[in-house]
Amino acid sequence: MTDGLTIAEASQRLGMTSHTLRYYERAGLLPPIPRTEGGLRRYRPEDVDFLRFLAKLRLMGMPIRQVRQYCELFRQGDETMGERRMLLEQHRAEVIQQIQGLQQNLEILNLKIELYEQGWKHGTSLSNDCSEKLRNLLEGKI
Amino acid sequence: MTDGLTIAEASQRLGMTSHTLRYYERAGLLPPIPRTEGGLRRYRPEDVDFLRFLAKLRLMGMPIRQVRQYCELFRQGDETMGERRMLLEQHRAEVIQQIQGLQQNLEILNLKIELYEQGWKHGTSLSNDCSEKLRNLLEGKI
DNA sequence: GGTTGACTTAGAGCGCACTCTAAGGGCGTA
DNA sequence: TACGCCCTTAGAGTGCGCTCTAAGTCAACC
Repeated sequence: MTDGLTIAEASQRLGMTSHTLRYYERAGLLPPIPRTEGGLRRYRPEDVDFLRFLAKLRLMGMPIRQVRQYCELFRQGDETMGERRMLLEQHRAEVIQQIQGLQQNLEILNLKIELYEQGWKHGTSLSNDCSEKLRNLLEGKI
Repeated sequence: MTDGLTIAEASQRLGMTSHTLRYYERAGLLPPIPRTEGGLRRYRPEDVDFLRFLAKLRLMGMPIRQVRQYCELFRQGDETMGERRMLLEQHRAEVIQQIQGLQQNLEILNLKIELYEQGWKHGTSLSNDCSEKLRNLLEGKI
């Protein structure tokens, strides 16, 4: 049978366990995967494509329930393309925010490390340039 | 008693619940917070500073167990400054990687959204510029 | 002194995303 | 035919990081 990959082959290509592949299907994150007469899954190229994109969504922090929503829209056909686009645009905005947050906090981490490089101690050389910047950033919000 | 903030005041300033503040202390993410005679926590400015930095570490995805390790080193005094610095540098490298990963996946998301804007359907216009780029990126790794 | 409300503790519960187990089926090779 | 391996399912278990509950204490105001 050359009409698709076994679950073991697919999981290897995708870098997930077969446990996870079954879990995703059961949880509705995938369209149902076709089976052999014996009931074994056979992953077609388009299933693998879908899973590859799904994996990226997960890596970008999209929660399972939103991936499921995306999959349900996908299965409803072409009329839902606008909705799917909106869902992705919304998530894109979140990813951009996440990156910005990380970059701001990275700046704080850089300053803290610089202070450690200067052999700085809490309460010492209060008028230090770094420690003042750090204090301002930390007090900035939350 | 003006020698520190109550847990309610501290939690408000820090944007965490008092449940979380107690949990962090119990889990060893904080040096022990001084108490009144009656046993109530009073957060000093340096405790709040520590918590502010801790919050940033958490936002940067540092797991609880590493924050605990940082806190333990902090409590051991100045001889551990080198180790603390190493711990932070290690985490900085992870954050930089995380940002890079997000930026790469964001590129994929951008292409996918662009395809939706073009009213693209799976299997249509295969020689489309975007869909080819997307395919290459998705097949790139994992 | 009584009431109110915030505080204390230990420990249970929750949501997420897997991850694994148990029990059984099917198939290919010796 | 027997062995071994990969597959199937439902469902239990895990690890993380909170989040909440129960039962009781403390402090301030009326």
